[in-house]
Amino acid sequence: MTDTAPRPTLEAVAARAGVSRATVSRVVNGGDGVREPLVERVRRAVEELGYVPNQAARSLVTRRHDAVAVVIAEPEARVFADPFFALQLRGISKELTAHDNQLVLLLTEGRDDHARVARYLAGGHVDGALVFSLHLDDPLPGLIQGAGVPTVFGGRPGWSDGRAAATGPTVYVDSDNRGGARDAVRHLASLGRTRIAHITGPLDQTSAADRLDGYRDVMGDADPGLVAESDFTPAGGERAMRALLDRRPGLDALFAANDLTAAGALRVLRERGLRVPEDVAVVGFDDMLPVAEQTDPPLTTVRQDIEEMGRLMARLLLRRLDRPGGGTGPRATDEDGPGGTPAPPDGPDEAGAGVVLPTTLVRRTSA
Amino acid sequence: MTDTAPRPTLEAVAARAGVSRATVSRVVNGGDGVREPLVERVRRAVEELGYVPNQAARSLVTRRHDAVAVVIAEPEARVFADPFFALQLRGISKELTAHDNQLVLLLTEGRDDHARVARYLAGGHVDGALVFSLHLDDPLPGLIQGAGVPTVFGGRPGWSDGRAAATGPTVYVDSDNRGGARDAVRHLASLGRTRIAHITGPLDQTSAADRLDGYRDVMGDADPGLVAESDFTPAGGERAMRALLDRRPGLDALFAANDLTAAGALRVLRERGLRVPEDVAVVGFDDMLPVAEQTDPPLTTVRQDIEEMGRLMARLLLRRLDRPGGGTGPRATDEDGPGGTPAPPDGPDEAGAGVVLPTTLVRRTSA
DNA sequence: CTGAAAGCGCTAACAG
DNA sequence: CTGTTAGCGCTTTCAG
Repeated sequence: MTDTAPRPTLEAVAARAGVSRATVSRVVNGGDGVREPLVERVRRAVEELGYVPNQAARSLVTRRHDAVAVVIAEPEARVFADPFFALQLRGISKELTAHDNQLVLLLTEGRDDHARVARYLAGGHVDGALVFSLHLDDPLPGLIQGAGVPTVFGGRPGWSDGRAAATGPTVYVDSDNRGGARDAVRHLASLGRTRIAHITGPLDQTSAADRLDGYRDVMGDADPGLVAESDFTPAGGERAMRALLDRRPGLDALFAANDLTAAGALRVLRERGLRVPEDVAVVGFDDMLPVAEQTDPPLTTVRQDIEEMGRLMARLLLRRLDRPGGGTGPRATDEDGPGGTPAPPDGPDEAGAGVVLPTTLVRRTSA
Repeated sequence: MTDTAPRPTLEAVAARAGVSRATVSRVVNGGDGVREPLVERVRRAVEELGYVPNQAARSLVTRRHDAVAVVIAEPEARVFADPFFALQLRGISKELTAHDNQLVLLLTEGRDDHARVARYLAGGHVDGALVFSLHLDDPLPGLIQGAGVPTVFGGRPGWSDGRAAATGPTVYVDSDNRGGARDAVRHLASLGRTRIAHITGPLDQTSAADRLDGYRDVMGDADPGLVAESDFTPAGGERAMRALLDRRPGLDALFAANDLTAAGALRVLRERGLRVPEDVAVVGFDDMLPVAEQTDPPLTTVRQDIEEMGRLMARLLLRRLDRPGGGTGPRATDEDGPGGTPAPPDGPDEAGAGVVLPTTLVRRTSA
């Protein structure tokens, strides 16, 4: 039961190699400007002693942590119903790993956690943050933005960029939800469908709102009765589909805000004896493989590369961290209330530095 | 664009409160043994300055990090096809948060990453690790066990406990896969079914192997033709179901190793014109809501409380960290090869300190 | 009960 | 190119 394995220090390595601590430090950090023979000696000593640098000591002086926080704020359990975040995380993790950065995961449950997260971020434990801001009314993004930590958002945040002047531009990565939705609806139209319905996601999320906008871009002011609001879940999809069918029995196509919703809708369609795609053509959004490929019939859908979004978020953040002055400025000088006008998103404003990834329509058999 | 927000230090707080750094430190760390008036003064100073302790400096001296790593090793993308890890993570996160610990997520892709993870863990960046060891032949758990970091495994690791003497007992948390499988099969039998088939998961995972064992516990040496190996995916479930049906057209029940597999099997059953549960009764495993509730018909299945498993893992680890000597001992003195005999699981051996959570049968309409 | 002093292990000027 | 010298911000004996 021997305990306290005393890890070797720089000092020990220096002694063993017969050089100074500074030299060892240089070698350990890339070895620039150290003559070859010495580098070799030090390397060997490091090897023999099994030396591993103490990150805490290093951070104390460099003020870098080589770690970034990933904040996922989702009160409902919905997050876990689809692999969305998992894929995103995977992309983030890959990119971070490639740059020797660590991923600190902050999951929040409701408001109580907000203060905790804000404190953590403000505490300078990490060099930056990647945050998923799902809801329009979520105060968390604001808090974070005020914490003075370089941040990249996942998904277009739902606020206007009024505070940009104070905290720097809001940078985010998003899919082209609006464009993808347009493609989906146009595809349906190209099939000769005219009474194209839409089941939305929760409209307090920009992704859902943007998809609805895309639908409208193509449909103009078609019958509003063809639109039903829902919540991205299969059960919600069923409900909405039923409502739609009761209201507009003659509809001949459906654009569902995501694949899960489409799956629910498909069940209702079958249950009502409607054939897909003959009677009603259906297209989804996401191309979540386990869902889209397994529905009956397989789903035509708009694919977004979720993993790539994650990777890109990380890349953007890392780039910012490398550049000096990449911070979001100093902490708020004072407690300034929510002064900015949280205007609704009305059009593609490029105020913040947003990167929008393209989507592609994947044709299967449902449309 | 002012940068470098100079965060206040202990020193600053001390000055402001008119006390010494030591006193401030005491207050910040609980305030024991400091007289009330002083505590109050210090608290106020902390508040006014917005002081947040520098974790790096603290770790440097305490050698604690209040952070634990969660290692998820899954080469395939399968991990992300179901919400399993997400739920587990959620449970872990909750428990960790409740004890002011941070969660560092380490995702690995293939062997190349193993060294990186081992190095990270050995580097003393975290106080402990929670690792998910899915495959029998995965070398990672061994590496980790050798890194000298207190560890708790998720799922029963697939090795015998030969190395226990050197590194301490292997502690893990698992569901009662075997018992749950027994319940499932017994339920089917109680329905009067006699030709009960089983579609397994990948048998190099202990969870799948244990479920098969449970099936056998009840079925004795029934017709081996009633067992088909698969891989936990819907597509695999379809394939296996077809094979089973071709081989044993008379089967009247199915126990699928997980819900996803059951969903695939259900589709094949319908496609062959077999009614569920009239012709073939089906029970799954997991009770993954988005799956089990959405199948047609809704799935009778064995529920395991995944989130609770995560919470428990974290709790176990934290408890171990609190006790002195809770480590796994010093790093391996030398490179000792994989000497232990990785014996197959043949019975509930309590060699390692394993905690096995109960499962419950959830009746819906498929059986 | 409180303050003074001594580092924790490392990097970053600055000399040589 | 290499070594010396100062700390980074905090906790922790040890006196008082």
